[in-house]
Amino acid sequence: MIRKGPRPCNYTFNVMILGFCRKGLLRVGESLLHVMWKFQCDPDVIAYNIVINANCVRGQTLDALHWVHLMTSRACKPSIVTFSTILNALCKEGNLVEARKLFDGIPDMGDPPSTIIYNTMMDGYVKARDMGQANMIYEEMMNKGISPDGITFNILIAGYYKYGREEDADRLLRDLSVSGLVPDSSLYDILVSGLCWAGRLDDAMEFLEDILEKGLPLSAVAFNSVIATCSRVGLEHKAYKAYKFMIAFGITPSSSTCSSLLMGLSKKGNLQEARELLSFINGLSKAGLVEEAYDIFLDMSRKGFVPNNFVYNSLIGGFCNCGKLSDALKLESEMRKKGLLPDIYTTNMIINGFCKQGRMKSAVDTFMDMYRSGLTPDIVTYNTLIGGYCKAFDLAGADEFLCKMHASGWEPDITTYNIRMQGFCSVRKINRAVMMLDELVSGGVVPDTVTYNTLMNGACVDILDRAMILMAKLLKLAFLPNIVTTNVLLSQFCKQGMPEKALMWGQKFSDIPIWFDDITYKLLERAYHNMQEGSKISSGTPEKSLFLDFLMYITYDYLCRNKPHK
DNA sequence: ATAGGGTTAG
Repeated sequence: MIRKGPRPCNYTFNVMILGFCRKGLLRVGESLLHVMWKFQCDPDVIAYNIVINANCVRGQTLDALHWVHLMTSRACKPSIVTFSTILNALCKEGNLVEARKLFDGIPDMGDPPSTIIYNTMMDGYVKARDMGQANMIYEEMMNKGISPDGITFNILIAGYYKYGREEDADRLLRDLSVSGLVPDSSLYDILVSGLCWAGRLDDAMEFLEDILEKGLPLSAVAFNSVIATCSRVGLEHKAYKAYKFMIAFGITPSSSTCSSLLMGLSKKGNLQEARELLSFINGLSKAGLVEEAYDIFLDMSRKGFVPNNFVYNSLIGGFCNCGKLSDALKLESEMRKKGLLPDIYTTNMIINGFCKQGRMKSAVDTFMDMYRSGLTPDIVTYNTLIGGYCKAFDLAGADEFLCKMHASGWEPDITTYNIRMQGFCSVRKINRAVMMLDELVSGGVVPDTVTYNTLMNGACVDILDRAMILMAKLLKLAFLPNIVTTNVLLSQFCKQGMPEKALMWGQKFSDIPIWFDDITYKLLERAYHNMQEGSKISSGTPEKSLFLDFLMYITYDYLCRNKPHK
């Protein structure tokens, strides 16, 4: 094999390395690279990319970086794929410092960065809410003569819209025309998508009509964004209207148009319709579809639409969420029959379905089955199971999976900590939850808005002096209020017998443009109801009431001045 | 490798 030359040798090794990495045996894959070195069969860039990708998937980005140094020292030049894999992983975990270091080092280690590399770096900054740096990357691109593509604009303009900086989005557009670049048709798609991203659905639809009236170019992308957004927020009727609009203007729907419409139906709980539509699309005729769905089906099946994992997983998730596990499982086997492989998303959703019902035995059985079907549990799998045990008040079971997670090489992430803190709060072990906050902070994990809300909710039910100490710590470490914060406090006012205060604050919040959600309205309705009943049972002391007022006040003040978190 | 599907707070 070695005598025959490097090519077949490399190929054979690469297949083996990939196989081991896919089975979660990353260390074995890595040791194969050492074997290749030993036999002077120099690994090619693909071999390195496989291990680097496997390390990134496991969240071991520093190891991935180490491999880049190893390959460089062995005269193997990293490729664009190498860099974009790690860059993307670093950005995803929010490590912009390391990402930037890598980005800056690319010209010395390999080919000069391409548009994709620039886009990835820029996207990292946008996700980290650093539009200043994102814009600098864009300018660097322009200076170096690297031409931006549709995605470049998508990332930047969508980012500006998302963070409410429309004038910057406009500035970017002006820059574009001054620079002599001809905006291509995708630009208008991006603008519509950007408005959708910013949650300005009505503006997006108005803009869409405007563009069509002016006869400017539009593709399915703009419509797909509108349809996807409508579906996501439960306006499946509007989604359908946009779809009709699209047909009327002679724009061909794509498979993602159909996926989005299906997702809308699934989310809305119209699982039966969505499922039947799916069957229709596959040529199995069934009666009882809504008229709109049938129209979509006709158009879509003419285009040869075949449902993919996304569509199936949307449906399976929908069934799991409403506790219809048997339907979810039926769909899973249907997937297999169609030649689609249930993936880690499918399985995690099913495990979560079991966990939500407290069926931990079935959840663990599904977990065990994963290995047989070649799936490696990931951090979401472990978090789901840990959460399941916490909900069942089985802290020993939670610890067991925490150990398993650790043994498989996963470090707890912020979600793991949030789940465990919620677990402790739910059994009134607030002190343990606070200890966990200290632990995560000293471990370099950054608390998020869920952390804040979880612990604040815990503090509200604790005795006052301990609650105050906890809040002081929390305000210092993670003051990140959002609409859930408001809801937590409104619900505490109700629970502690002060519905009038809930209503008073509800009134105050409606003065400012803060988005209330379904739960806010339900809570306010409950407060109103409680007040009408005039039940005088108040469990809260005047001091506690003041404490809640204080928390509500700082939340109000913060939300007045800042965009709420997620 | 640039979306869309999965875990956490009310």
